[in-house]
Amino acid sequence: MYVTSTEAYFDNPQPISAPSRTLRLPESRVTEDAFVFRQGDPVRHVYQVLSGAVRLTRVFEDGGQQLVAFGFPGDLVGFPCSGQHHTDCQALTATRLQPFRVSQISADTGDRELRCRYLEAALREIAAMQDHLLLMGRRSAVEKVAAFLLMLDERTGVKVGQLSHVDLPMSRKDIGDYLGLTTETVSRTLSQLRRLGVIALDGIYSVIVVRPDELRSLASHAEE
Amino acid sequence: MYVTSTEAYFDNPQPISAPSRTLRLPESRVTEDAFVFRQGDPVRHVYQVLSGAVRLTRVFEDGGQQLVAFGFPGDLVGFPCSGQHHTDCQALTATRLQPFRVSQISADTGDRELRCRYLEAALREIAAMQDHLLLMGRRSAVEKVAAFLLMLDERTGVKVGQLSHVDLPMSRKDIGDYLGLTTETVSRTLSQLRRLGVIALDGIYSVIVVRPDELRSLASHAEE
DNA sequence: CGCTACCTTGATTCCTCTCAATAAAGGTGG
DNA sequence: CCACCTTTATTGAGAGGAATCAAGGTAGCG
Repeated sequence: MYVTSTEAYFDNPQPISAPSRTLRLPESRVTEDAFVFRQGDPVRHVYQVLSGAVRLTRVFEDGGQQLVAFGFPGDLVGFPCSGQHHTDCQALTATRLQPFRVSQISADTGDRELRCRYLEAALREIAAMQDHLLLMGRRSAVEKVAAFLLMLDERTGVKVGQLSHVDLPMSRKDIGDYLGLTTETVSRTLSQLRRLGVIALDGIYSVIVVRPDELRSLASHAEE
Repeated sequence: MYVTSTEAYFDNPQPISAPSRTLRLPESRVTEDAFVFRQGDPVRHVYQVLSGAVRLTRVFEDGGQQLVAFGFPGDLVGFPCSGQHHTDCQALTATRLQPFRVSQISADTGDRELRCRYLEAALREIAAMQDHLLLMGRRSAVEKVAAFLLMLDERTGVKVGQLSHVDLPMSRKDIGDYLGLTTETVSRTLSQLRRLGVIALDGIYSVIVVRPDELRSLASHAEE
């Protein structure tokens, strides 16, 4: 089952125009925990996430890792630098990806519109990483987790009646690595938010946002 | 006095080829503390830093700010997203900048080579921001500051005999905002490194790296 | 020369990490 | 389908590190 071309044309934020004459590669399907690419691999393709989710991590010598970004449907992942991938990309769940050849994008012979969208996607990525930096700056655990939940809600939240359901396809450790916190602190903070009645947990991997305004104010670093 | 074309053609990391037929805009000169652009401004130009240094900050409601990046000679700053600047850009010292019209870069009619270099610069920026994220992740103040000094040394350090001199064109607060620390902690950490004999301070705004290996090991989050 | 802005240093508090134990979830094989 | 095992999440107690609050010190500037 293939996706429509609109879906697979990386600029998820705004609605986009018709597809082009570009040769479409067959979509990739990866299972949970499978690597899409590894840090240091030569970049042959970039991928647009069609469904599922991936995590992009930078690993360093001492065994630690920084989770640089999550890739959700619509996101383009695998931006090259000097021809190499500089992160690992691992599937959080079963994930479908639309590959694009970088040779086709970069080359002047390539599709002009594709190239343009690629640039826009890269610029969006820069802005997104700046947002991520804001999260990591001098902010408390509550602010970080609250802001993280809000981001997830915006990206993948599903309204059920008044309430918004947010799926957490990643582990507590992943969340911690993304926010610069430990697993324990993430867990504690979620419990705290639950006790405050701001969210409810429906199983381990599903959050219900009970009071979005409250959550927003907790994320905002200002008052309480 | 105009710079050579090699200097003004944003890809500072690797040596680059000949200039193109692109119309060169006159360079901009800004004085200390002057804004090059502000968050929310429509993007007409991107700028390559020729000399001096700038700071890119994202400000938020509550008055706080996150220093997203520093711009040193060779760096391209002002990447647009949805046609807007999403940071402030302020000169740390008197700074010269080479402006490029985005209309000329983005448009298909624009210079092909320029467009290509622009994309590469954006991809490098993504990688650089990932490095910045690593700094902000769960690391101690010493690790952050040591890594910061090493980065500055690589970018702008000047060898004087065996030793490397590093200029700090920014305030302690700027360093703190960049690393997710307070001014006090930055100051204390620099003093600590000085006491350890790893660095020496030559005035407030100049650091001498006395033991680079030691500094590297302090930055590395691993042993001792 | 005094003012202002910035940096340094000190004392204390608070938050997050660390270490450790328990609990829940997921997976496997009988 | 259940018992067992492994992995992951939660919760607690305690220690450590950075933030905060507060006071001097230094440098630059009018």
